[in-house]
Amino acid sequence: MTANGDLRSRILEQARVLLLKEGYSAVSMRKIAKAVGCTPTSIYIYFDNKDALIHALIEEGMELLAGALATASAQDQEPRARFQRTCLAFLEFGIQNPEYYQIMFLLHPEKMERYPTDKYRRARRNLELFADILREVRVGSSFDPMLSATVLWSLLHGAISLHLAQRLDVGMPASIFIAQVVEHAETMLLPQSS
Amino acid sequence: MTANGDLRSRILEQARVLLLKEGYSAVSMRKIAKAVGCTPTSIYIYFDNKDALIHALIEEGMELLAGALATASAQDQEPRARFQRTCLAFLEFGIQNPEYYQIMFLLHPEKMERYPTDKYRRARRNLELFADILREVRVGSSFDPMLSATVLWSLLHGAISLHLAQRLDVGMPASIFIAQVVEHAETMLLPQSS
DNA sequence: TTTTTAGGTTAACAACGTTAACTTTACGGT
DNA sequence: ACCGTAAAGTTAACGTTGTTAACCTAAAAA
Repeated sequence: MTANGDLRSRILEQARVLLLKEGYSAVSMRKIAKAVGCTPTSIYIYFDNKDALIHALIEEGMELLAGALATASAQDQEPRARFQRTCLAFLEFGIQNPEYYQIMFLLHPEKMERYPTDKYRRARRNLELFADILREVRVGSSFDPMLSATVLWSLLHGAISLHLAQRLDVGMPASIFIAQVVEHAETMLLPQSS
Repeated sequence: MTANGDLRSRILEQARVLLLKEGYSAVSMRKIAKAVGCTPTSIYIYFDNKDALIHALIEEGMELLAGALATASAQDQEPRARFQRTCLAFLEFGIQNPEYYQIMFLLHPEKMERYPTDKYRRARRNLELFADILREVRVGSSFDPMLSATVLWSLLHGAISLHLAQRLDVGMPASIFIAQVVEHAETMLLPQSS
């Protein structure tokens, strides 16, 4: 009855609020419905099931990440600095948006319906951004940029995962760790200099 | 009534069977009880809760992983070959034991009670193994072996995660990918040569 | 004015982790 | 031999969860 926007967007909004305030495990159809002021059944008018709703939130997160990476990679002209900044942007996105990162990359296909192929393209574009940056830095080299970008993605994703799962040594400050990750990424993928 | 072993070990056994045959989401107290032939309540005689039961399975997995890493790192005397083989062993453990890997490293502390500190030591010992291998290879270098080992762990863990979550390009064969991961790990951490 | 349809609700189903209360079995002390 | 106690297991229930069938209601179309 609260005519504030159509129900669909209000559902999405409260789902996001719930996710960010109380974490993914608190995002239940019933809690969303209660927050919105409708019944759980109503949600199924606008979303096929819970996975479809989460996929909508994942898209929000992908948008956020794409924005962060775009501004980071546009800031510098110098390729090496651009590489560093873009890696850092990815790491910081994960660390500062743990709930988004969780549903985007940490939820398993066993529990989660496969991310739809058409939306999969956006995730792939982030990978291509990294590949482009690598191409700039290693002109003329005979190497597979997409393959190297995937390895880089593995490193960044692994670092974020371990940090978010609190599996890292408690004695190791996060700032030092992520700095070290970027440094190793450089020696792994960039031509040696100075 | 089936006097085959005490109930506790039979519970653990069926939990493992269920995990490996149908995946983590199929591991429920009720299904375990049905497979064992007792009531769900009986499980609580031997395990505080579901998390405690899963932690027992995690220990099994840690044992398996430690064994795989130990035999891999013992096989070669040449440091560089040892490094390669140990990295590969970790990657292959994750790929060939996805269910164990999931409960060991992919389950989140939000849903999962924190892995007890005393058992945490075993996980740390694996990290120390990698640190030792790095020390052998970079004698005299002034670098932090544990920090570098953690970065290496991030790379390997990220690669396994993305593979298990089926987030990698379908056109990229797993064997090529993991070979590339090991190669990048080398250039990242080992002194340059031939 | 009647009929269709979109939007929403009520009530229920099956599955989940967990707990209180009860029973049954076996053993130790007197 | 008897009593008491404690261990091992069960029955029944509570409060969750995602999801669905059946119903209602109001507005638009015929």
